[in-house]
Amino acid sequence: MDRPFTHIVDKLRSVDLRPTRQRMALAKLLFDGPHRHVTAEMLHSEAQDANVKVSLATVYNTLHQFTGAGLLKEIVIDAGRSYFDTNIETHHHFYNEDSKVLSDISGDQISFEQLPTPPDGKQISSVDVVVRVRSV
Amino acid sequence: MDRPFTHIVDKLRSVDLRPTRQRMALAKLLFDGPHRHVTAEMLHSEAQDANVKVSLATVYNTLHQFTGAGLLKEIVIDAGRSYFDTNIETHHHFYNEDSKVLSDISGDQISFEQLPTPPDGKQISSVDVVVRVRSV
DNA sequence: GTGTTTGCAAAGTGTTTGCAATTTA
DNA sequence: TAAATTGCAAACACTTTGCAAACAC
Repeated sequence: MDRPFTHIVDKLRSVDLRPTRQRMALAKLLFDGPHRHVTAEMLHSEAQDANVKVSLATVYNTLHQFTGAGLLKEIVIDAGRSYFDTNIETHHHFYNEDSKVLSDISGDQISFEQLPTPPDGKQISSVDVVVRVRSV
Repeated sequence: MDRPFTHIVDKLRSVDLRPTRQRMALAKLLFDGPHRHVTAEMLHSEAQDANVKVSLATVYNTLHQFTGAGLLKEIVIDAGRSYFDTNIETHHHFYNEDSKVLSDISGDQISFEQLPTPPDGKQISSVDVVVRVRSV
């Protein structure tokens, strides 16, 4: 057998979150494997499927804690539903308006010829690009 | 005295919406004057202030009808709240994360050096850019 | 008159909160 | 055992819906 999930424990400790059973399980679902886009509902039902007992409220709390800690990035695509992205590198998104599926556009696939100067006393915190696509 | 609001009547008729009292009043609030960003609640309380009797449900219906007709563009900035923009030209947005205020970036202030090819069988329906800013 | 639109109130969706019980360090 | 975390259920904010009454043409 493997040792326990040392890398996940470390990840949580590095952002000062206690490695509780729930956070460990959610972190494993989120970070063990390829990057993904999840909603709270999606992650909650995945946890259920994996026989992890965790409440929806805790999933919400955890997603926000992870986001605050910089482990996730929240992306706004759809009014009325929050997505969280495990890919925190600079990148953008395709949003399929027909299927509601979100996919990544790597950061270097979009480049700006120019960007506007932010209003006085402000700095740019992020530049979010959503390319909405639909069937031809 | 002016003639009645012929231009608004025409605008509504041109998109096959009957110029009812409520739609006329909301259209006047939205389109008589500079471009603006509104939520349903904002528009509803403006209507109240202007002594226009209109229900919130009708404001929602109307905003969606106007959007469907191409008179408004819905912009997604904030999960859990829908904004509608009277400016339907290609343009982008600054979103002030501190004050929650939205402002326009004209279309030509952002240009893409390249844009990704959409997945097979798909076409780009829009490219939405949100530049989030916060105090330095 | 006939089909459209409106307003209300109720229901729906996704999210947050208060707080007692549990768990972690 | 002290502080952090969890789960539940209730509350919340925003939006949509069903349907009878009112309105536009």
